[in-house]
This record gives sequence, structure tokens and C-alpha cells, in this order.
Amino acid sequence: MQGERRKFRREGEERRRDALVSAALDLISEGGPTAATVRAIADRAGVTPGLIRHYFQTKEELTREAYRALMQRMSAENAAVLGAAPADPAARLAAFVAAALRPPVVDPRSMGLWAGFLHQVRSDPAMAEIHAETYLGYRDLLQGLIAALPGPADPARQRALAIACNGVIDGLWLEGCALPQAFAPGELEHIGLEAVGAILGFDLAASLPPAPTEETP
Amino acid sequence: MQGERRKFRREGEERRRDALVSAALDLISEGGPTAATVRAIADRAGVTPGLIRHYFQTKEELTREAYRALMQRMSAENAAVLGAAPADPAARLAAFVAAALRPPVVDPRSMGLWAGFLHQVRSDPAMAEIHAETYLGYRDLLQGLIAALPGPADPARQRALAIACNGVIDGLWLEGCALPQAFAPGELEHIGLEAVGAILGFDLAASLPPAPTEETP
DNA sequence: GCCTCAATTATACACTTGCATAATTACAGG
DNA sequence: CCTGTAATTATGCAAGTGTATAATTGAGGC
Repeated sequence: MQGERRKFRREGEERRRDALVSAALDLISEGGPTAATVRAIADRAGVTPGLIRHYFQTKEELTREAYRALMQRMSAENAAVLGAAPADPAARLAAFVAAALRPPVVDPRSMGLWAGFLHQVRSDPAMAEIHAETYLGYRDLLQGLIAALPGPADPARQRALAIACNGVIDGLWLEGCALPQAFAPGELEHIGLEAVGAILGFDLAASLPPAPTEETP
Repeated sequence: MQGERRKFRREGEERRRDALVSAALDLISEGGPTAATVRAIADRAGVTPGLIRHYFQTKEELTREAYRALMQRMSAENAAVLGAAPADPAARLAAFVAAALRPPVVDPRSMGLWAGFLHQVRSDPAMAEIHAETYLGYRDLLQGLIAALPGPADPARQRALAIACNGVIDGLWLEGCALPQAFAPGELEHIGLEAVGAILGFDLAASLPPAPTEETP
């Protein structure tokens, strides 16, 4: 008796791919790249390792897809706040900065992923391209918000300011993810608004829209 | 003929341990934790894999030693600037902040190491302890510099300010390591001084000691 | 109900990893 | 020069890695 063959259900390609990508992200965030073996990923996704090769030509391809999904999700989560933001440029920028510095964008799991992917992004050109696309998209969005502020329109200077503000935001994001309990609720946003405000010469903290737009459906 | 046995020189224990630790750090910074296999480490250190087991009970022990060496080196590099700093509290703090945001403290290799160690620091209690010691030591140093500033002495508030400033510094440090070419020389220090100054209500940028104390032996 | 075909599983393989142990060799002290 | 001993190398091994390929099985069309 060599045991019964495992029962299974057929699923659509998209669902399976999503499940595998999601499982890979979970494992990397928990235990780093080392933990994301094909067997562990398949196990977490509820399938057997062979199926990975059926949907992805190689494990590297799955990893790239997971990274792309992560970056897109985070950008979308941050940009979503602009939909409900007021028209005033300073308020929009303040809302954007604040959203980047609180959950769900700030999340210890995301930083684990960030660290886990770092070396692959550095060494694998395909990963580097995915990173560049997302990063530049984010920075352009930020530069647009800065350009909308009242004042002289100097594109070169706006670009430099966007880079600087992006640095502060990214840095504080990492810090918030790394030390979630070091900051009181709202404190990280406040630090970020002060710091970005100092760079731009604007009192952003005062411009933050009143209610952090809690979802109330 | 089974080839000649490799020639070798006997070395002191300390030199060999240092060489192995250094090799491990190099490899982790270049290729992440995955790249630091016992064989690769031994190769880089100019020895054979068996010697690692002779000086370290396990590879994990070598890894921990490497992490400790890294953290101590970085803290020392940053604190070194205080030796040549003036007595004025604001100038001392400014010098300290600026030193944290320029080479050799800011260094792409260090961030690769930071990312590589992240998951081990999270999961291995021994690693977490090493981290806590170094981190708290750094923050206490920063808090001491803040407490020396003129103004009311409120320890609880000073602690909160130290945490916030530490967050900005750490974050900008990471950003400077990640995107070295995004910032003009001196720009990152300037951003950091503005941001920390905004948190503390001090014009730190104006307090920075004139010459960045270039070594001229 | 059967039959087809793709989705899924099972098995095998070559390779790498960390670790243990035995065999050597450099170097100090007589 | 010899000899002991500890530093160093060489070899082997069990476990885990990604991947290739063959064997099964679920589910829709007739």
C-alpha cells in the first residue's frame, strides 16, 4: 500500500498564481528569502511543489512576480488617500505624507519584505527595473503635489525637493515599520509633516485635513 | 596521485577570527545572507571550511559575532566625531547628526548588511539582544546631547524627542545608503539638521561646526 | 456515461548546505 | 634534529535545495 494520492480541486490560473505569490510574500516577510523555498511556498498555498513549475517557469520568476505585486500594492495604498483629499494643494500633500506614515502602509511585514528583496533588487536587472518603475512613479506623484503648492515654479528645484522629501518619508516609513512601538499614534505622521514642512518651508502639520478619513461604509 | 595537500601558515586565533568575521560581513553585504555559506566565507578568508568549525562552534555563532562587530564599528564611527567637537551643546548635537549622515557611516554596504541581518535579529533572541544593546546605547548618547541643550529639563520629554530624532536619523541614514547618488554632497546632512532642528525647535543647521574636521595627519 | 485534456501530484536527480571526523602539517621547545 | 601538539586541511555524510519528468485525476463537452 503506497498511500492514497492526494485529492485536489482544479482552480483557475489566476487564483493559483495569486495564492502562490501571496504565500511567497508571507514566507519572505516572516523568515526572509531563505524561508521561501518551493516546498514551503507550495505548502502554504495548499498545493504541491510541482505546481509552481507549472505556473512559473522558474522560482525566480515567481519571486519577481511577488515583488511586483508588493510594490504595486503599497503604492496603491498610499495613493488611495488622494481620492478623498481636499483640493487645497498643501492639504493634499499633507494627507499624502501622513498616509505614507501610518498603517496600512507602515507595517512591520512590509519592511521584512523590503529587506528580503533588497539584495535581489540589487543583483537581478529584471528586479531592478521593477523597482525603478515603482519608485519613479511614486516620486513623480510626490513632485506633482509639491509643484501644486503656491510659489515659484522651478522644475529643477521641485525635483530636488521631491527627492529630499521622498528620502525623509521613506526613511521614516522604515523606522516606523522597524520600531512600531516607539511612536505614539499619530506621532510618526507629525514628525514626517514637520520634517517635510521644514524642507519645503510650509507649515504642513497645520494643513493636514481634519479627519484622517476613517472608512465608514 | 591525489594532489598535494594545500600549504598553510599558522595564525593567531584573533587574526583568524577577525578574518572570518570580516569575510562573512563582506559576503552578506554583497549577496545577502544566502551568499554567506561556510564554503564561501572560508574561501574569502583564505582558509578551508573546516577551520570555521575550529574557531566557532557553529555558523550561527560566527554570524552573531559578525553582527556584533558591525554594530560596534558603526556606533564607534559615529561617536568618534564627538571627540573633536566643540563644547557648545547645539554644535555637538549638530556635529553628531551630520556625522551619522555622511560617509563612512552612510555606506551602501552597511545597508546591505542591515537588510541581511534583519530577519535573524527578529527571530534569534541572542541577535535581538545584541541589537538592543547597541541601539539603546546609541539612543542614550543622543538623548544626552539633547538634554545638554538649553531649555527646561524634562526627562520624559527628552526621551520622546530622542526617539523621534533617532527615527529621523536612522531613516535618512537608510535612505542615504540606498540612494547615494540622489543627494548632493552635504545635502543629506542638511536635510537631517533641518528635520531634527524642526523636532527640537533649534536651528541646528546654523550650529554645525565650520569644518567637517577632515583628517589631515 | 465516457473521453479527452489540462491541472495537479508523485517521484527522481544533481547539487549545495552545514557539520562531523580523520588525516596531515606547521611551528615551538628540547 | 627530533618530537609533540595544536592549527589546518581533506573527506564524507545526511538533509534540504530547485528542477525535470512521468503518472494520476478532476471536470467539462459530446
